[in-house]
Amino acid sequence: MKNITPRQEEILQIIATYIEEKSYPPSYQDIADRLKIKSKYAIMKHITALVSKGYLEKDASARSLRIIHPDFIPAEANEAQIPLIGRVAAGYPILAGENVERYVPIPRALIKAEGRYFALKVQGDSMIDAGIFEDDLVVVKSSSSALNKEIVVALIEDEVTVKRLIVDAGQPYLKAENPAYPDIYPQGGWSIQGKVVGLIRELH
Amino acid sequence: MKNITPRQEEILQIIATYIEEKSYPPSYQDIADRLKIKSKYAIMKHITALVSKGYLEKDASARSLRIIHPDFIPAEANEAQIPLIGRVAAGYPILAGENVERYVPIPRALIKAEGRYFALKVQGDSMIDAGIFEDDLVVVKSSSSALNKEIVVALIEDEVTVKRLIVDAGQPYLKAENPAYPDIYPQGGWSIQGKVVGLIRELH
DNA sequence: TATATTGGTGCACAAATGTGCAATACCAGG
DNA sequence: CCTGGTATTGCACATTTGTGCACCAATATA
Repeated sequence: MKNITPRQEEILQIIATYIEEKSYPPSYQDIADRLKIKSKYAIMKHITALVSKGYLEKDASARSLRIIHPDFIPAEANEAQIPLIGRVAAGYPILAGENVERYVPIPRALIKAEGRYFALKVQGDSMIDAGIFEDDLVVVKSSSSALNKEIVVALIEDEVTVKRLIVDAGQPYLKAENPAYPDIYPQGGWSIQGKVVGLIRELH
Repeated sequence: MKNITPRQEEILQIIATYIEEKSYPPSYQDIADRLKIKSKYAIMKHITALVSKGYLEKDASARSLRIIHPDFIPAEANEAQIPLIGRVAAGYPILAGENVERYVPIPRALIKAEGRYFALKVQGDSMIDAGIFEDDLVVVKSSSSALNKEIVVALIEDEVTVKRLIVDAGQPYLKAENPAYPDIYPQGGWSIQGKVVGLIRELH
């Protein structure tokens, strides 16, 4: 998919925000108003460019814009789009664009509190006693700290892992919810990336 | 909320369908076309009625309809609305309107195949070894049969239960995924209501 | 029969909306 | 300095769209 100019990206964002607010798409005039410019025609040219670049679709009728590009699809009334983190590139923060595989829609019920969220596909069976299975999708609220016994996503030596955080008298450690796995007492650099707040499983 | 006439319900449905197809609301003319009538004004009167009855909202601009009533909210691009089954009234089929507590949005990823779906809040811990905990929301595909080892929702003497179906040589039975619970060999009237195809958990 | 409710037609009109053209401004690169 | 790409303006114009009115038709109800 071709590159777009900063102005065009701005317009895509305005369209998405407008739809989130009103639940129907803006007219060219509406977009011009939000950009504080006076020309519908300028908007039209940007829209035309976005359509031909495959970011947008439109019909002949009024307010018929439809966003195609996944990165700009508006969060709908009952759902939010959060980034699904794929392979984590060494050295990058977990939420860096480089790590985003795609965006996935999540029911708003799972993300009540303000904050940044991301999703992660669970690998391995180290948390089965907590009801977290391989290939489950966990919804994570971004945070650099957590409380005792909360289930967290941690980054240990550029490896992402889901475990239960234990903070008692001694050194904090990460506990698997599966007797077959040992507790992890992180040695070198490690960090908490967030708390697991939800889970979505797809049975086949 | 006040009652609406059959014609008004028809129009609400047309609006919802139109939005699902095009992802933007119809004009009065569009609605008139689908009803095969020629009058925009007739549509306008119905819309006005629906607004005053609280089923619909509209702004002053073109194509600014917004459905308020939960039963008619259009399934959005990435999600579907499925009924959450509350207490099950004796004698009613599980999907009867009487049993619907409310509608909940579910990511489309969980409901790929055609069919009727419903959601159920899990009670008890009889399925914890299958990673299904109390208060989890299970997404169920309506079906009156199921295969061996599938997790099903069954109705036994007007009681709803989630268990694993076992069909081997002998009589089919329902197996809990928790050693503390015995297998269930249904005696009297019982029926399979659907297969569990997904699960959503909210951690606090 | 009279009357209210609901639904539809045809026409008119103003405002919203998309489209098109010519001209200007800005900025980076040659 | 010139040139090309991007962005904006102002104006004009045809359609779409919502709104309003007078009137008709079918149906149920008093």
